[in-house]
Parts: sequence; structure tokens; C-alpha cells
Amino acid sequence: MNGALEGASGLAVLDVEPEEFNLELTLGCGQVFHWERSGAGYIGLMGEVPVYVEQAGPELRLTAGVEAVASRYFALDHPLEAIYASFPKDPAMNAALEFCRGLRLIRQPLWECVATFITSAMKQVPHITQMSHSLRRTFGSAVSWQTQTLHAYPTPERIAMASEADLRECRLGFRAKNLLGAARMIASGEVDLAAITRLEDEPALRELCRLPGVGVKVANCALLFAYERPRAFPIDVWIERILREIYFTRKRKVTVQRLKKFSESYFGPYSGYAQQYLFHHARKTWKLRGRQTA
DNA sequence: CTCCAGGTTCCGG
DNA sequence: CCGGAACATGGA
Repeated sequence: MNGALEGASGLAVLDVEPEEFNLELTLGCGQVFHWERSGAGYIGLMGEVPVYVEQAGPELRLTAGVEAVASRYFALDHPLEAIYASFPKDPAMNAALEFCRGLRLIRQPLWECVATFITSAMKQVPHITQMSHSLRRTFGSAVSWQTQTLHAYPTPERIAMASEADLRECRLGFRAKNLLGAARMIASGEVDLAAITRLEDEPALRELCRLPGVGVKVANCALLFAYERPRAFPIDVWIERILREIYFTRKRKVTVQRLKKFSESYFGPYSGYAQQYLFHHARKTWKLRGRQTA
């Protein structure tokens, strides 16, 4: 999984087992929203670092010099085989695993992740992507890369300086007020995202929920995608549907609280990974009322 | 036109 | 603790 060498194209190469890392799944499963297809791969930013990356089987080819940053961003150190071994062996989980094998939960910058999921409320993945790009172009610092200009996610300080009307220009709707409020609390030091790293799961969740627009679901997304808490289990409309229809068949009145208790005991120490696999598999294969959701 | 989307918050039983 | 409603916007 390690070992870098120069390819003929000027790109660096990281050796990966195809079954242990799948770039397309990792960037396309709805955990991160700003990567754009380019040629045979993708371009985007890992924090402030511009990266082109493509995968050809066991070769992960990427911008020379970013190997260490990318290894960390893509969480190439996560023990995928052990994670898979910990999954419950039921048909739905098995199908999700076969569909998503190689998908890794990446390590996102804290604020970028929190902010993006604040804007995600009641939005489809393509819309979240649109808002992310709009915020980046409008408020983010420009990072030139070859012939293009990419934009980093705007800092809390920069967003805190904007007005709610400015943010609504990025088509945030009612989410503008929440993003602004959260940015102000962080810019003022009232909430310290870095300090939350040192808290246990429950206190970390409580602290994140102090931010406007951050409830249990968004907080769990931040814990899972940025704070490396593999037990965090975000329950959105898709996961709720999956739990009710597959794991709680023909039971009435199952509360979200019960769903949470169940997931903690049933999916094990990497329940967050299980959650993401179930989420992505369902989203790409289930058809609602004959409507194509892919 | 209608329905719904990786929710949160507030308000009344 | 629970269910309902409001909240913006865009794509199917």
C-alpha cells in the first residue's frame, strides 16, 4: 500500500490493492462534494493542496509531491480487511460490501466538513456540490494550479465577515443563517473545532450540536468524516429507510432512538463504515416509485 | 404542477 | 418523549 515512484506521465504513483482502495467510490459516495472529473481522474483540493488523481488498477497516480497528504486524506492506513471482518454477515450488508469494496472514509478538514454538512440539510448530493462550489468561488482563497484556478473552502473568519444576504447569493436558502451563525461562533472562539478532537464521542457530539444548523445527524457526519470516529452513525432519510425496511420489517412505531440503539449493537466497532456502505449501495441501486435516482 | 432531498428547530400534546 | 410544521431551492 505504500511505495511511491515516478510514472512516465510526470505523476507520482502510489501502489494500492484495487480491493483495498477504490478512488471512484471514495470520491463519489456522498462524503465529500467538491471533486470534479478531469480526464481519466479528478481534480480537487485536499485542504489547501491542489491535486489531480486517477486510478488504474493497482496504480494511484497523482500530482507529484502530494503523496503523504493524499495518503492521509484517503486514509490509506485504515485496516479495511479488519473492518470488513467486523461487519455483520447478513444479505443486505454483504450486498453493500460487494458493491462498495475499496471505499474509504476520508479524513476531511474539520471546518470544511462541518460547514458542508450544515448546508446539506434537505438537499440532494448534486445540490450540495453546487453550494460548495459557489461558496468556494465567492469566498474561498484562489489556488492556481497549472492552467486552472481552484478555490479552497472559505475559512470561518471569511464567512463570518459576510452577510446572510451574501450567503444566500450562493443559493443556500435558509441554511445561510445557520452557516453564518456557526462561522461566527468558531471565528470568535466560542466553539473550538480542533479542541473537539480530544473529546470522547458523546461530549464531542454535544459540543458540535451547539452550532446552529448542527443536529445529531450533521454532528455524526462530522464525527465520521472529519473526526475519525468510526462508530459515528449518521441517520438520514436513506439510512432510516434501510433500517426500517430491512432490519425492522413489519414493526410499527420504531423511533429514531431505537434505530440508534440497534445500530450501535448490531453493526459493531466500525458501524460508521457499515453505514456508508449501506447508504451508497442503496442510493445507487434502489429505485423509488420507478424513479431512477442515479 | 407535485413531490422530495445525507435536517434542524420550535411548538403543542 | 412524540409528531407536525416551517424553512429555500432545484431537479425529476
